[in-house]
Amino acid sequence: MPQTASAPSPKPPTPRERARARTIEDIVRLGRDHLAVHGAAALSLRAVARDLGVVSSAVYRYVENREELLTLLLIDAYNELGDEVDAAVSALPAADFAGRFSALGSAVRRWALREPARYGLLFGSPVPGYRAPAERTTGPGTRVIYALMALLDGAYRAGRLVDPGGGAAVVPPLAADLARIRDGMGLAVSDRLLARGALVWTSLFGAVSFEVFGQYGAGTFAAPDELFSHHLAALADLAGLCAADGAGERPAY
Amino acid sequence: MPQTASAPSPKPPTPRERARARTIEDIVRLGRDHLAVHGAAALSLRAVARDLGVVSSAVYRYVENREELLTLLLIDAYNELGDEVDAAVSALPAADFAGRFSALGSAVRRWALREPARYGLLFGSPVPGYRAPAERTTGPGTRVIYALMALLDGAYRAGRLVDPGGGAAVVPPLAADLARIRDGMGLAVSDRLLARGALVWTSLFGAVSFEVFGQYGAGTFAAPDELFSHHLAALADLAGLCAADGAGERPAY
DNA sequence: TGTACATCAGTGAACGCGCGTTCACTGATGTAC
DNA sequence: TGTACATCAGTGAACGCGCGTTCACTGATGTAC
Repeated sequence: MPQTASAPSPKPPTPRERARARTIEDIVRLGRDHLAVHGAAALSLRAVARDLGVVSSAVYRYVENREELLTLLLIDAYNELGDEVDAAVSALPAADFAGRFSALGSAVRRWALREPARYGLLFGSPVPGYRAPAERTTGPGTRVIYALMALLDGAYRAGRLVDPGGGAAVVPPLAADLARIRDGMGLAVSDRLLARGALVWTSLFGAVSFEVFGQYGAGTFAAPDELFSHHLAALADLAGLCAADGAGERPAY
Repeated sequence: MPQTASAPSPKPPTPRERARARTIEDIVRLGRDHLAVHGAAALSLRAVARDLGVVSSAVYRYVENREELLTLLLIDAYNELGDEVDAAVSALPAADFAGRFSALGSAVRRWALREPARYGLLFGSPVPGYRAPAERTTGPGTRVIYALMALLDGAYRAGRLVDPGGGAAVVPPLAADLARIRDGMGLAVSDRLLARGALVWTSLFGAVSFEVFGQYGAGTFAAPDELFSHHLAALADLAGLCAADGAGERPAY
């Protein structure tokens, strides 16, 4: 979890500071476990305190309240997902756009299947009564879509993202939204391809959510890996990514 | 909510039976409201009893326990969604496949935006500690996918669903799953088109979930209707539906 | 190096709250003869 | 039509539980002179 510190203290941390940091890490880790078993809505400071071997009021030394712990867990999960996606993508040559796309999708799915409760916290129904503080969570929360867009934009600039045709024209109000996004992210892709990218993004998470949340009936798909692989290939097509061109095999998850 | 009763009692219901049925309806309705405000994890029999104006133990006359109420709410929500989708689809001529597809997607989205908490119960993170009884929920729970598949299969039989090419071949383990599904649902569509249909299904719910659960950053899309409309057109393409052919305009949501 | 003080981690009791579920009960509504 | 009985709806008290959060406190760890 490389957390780019804002570095306000040039001095090395004192033993006390290090102990404190470790305890906060422990709290987040225990909260993670608790989340996995009982779900976000049932996340309880008292339970975390119990697991930490400490009286319930003690955790208030480290965490302002329950909301704060939820926020920490949210950021932690977003960053772990972001790190794994980044690692998977950059393990392939920059020019292998199709391979990188597949790696991105597979990394999301792999993390989601390994961490279903944390995935649910990020992409499932909102936790009742909790609103994530945008100023702290949007950064980590946008890492995957940034990675995807960077990938597609790179392919576009390399002439390897072609409008597949079909679909509908982009109407003006939508074009305005897309222009704002393109400027904000410094992209070059066309409106139509940008819209396709957004659809591919939501579709990827739709496929993952159905699998993780058990929306496919039990036993409907005995070969979920192959299903997802097939979906990824179709989504690459939908995005406009040109098919494999010798730059590397797509790793089937 | 036309609930095809299993009709074991030929006699008309006694006043007592009618009062009882009305009370159960009230309980489900109040549970629905409670769900909307506090989320599924916080659904409470005591709260429902309070709203019903009755002492907490009284609801146990009507509902075995909390799980049972959740199941009732699940079935109720699935059926309302299914009814609205069926109504929207059958409002258009059977031969207007593209129009019906668009109507189906728009109906799902409309219901989800109107009933975010119930949508979350059906398609969000699973409620911790609760497992839906398959024998009671799979029927209502599969109405949308059945409607979608019936639509696509109808288009296929009419020669109006064409494989768009691209993507990948269907590998044997996946083909086995698809064959089972095709037989189970009495379909005719090819493997590739069936797989596309499944992707379109998950993608539709992915797009709706992102919007309902607020995954798009606040203010990212000022024109969500147009975005969804655009996505629907792209998904129709992905499914292999031939473009509009005079059979009717697509109703933009 | 030693002492006085400040900081901090953790304790334990308490506040008020809501929950699911059980149980013996009171009355009212229906049914059988 | 009238009476005796069974069924059912709803009551009220209780069980044991967990929760978030506050507060005055004890000791240990650090810091300043």
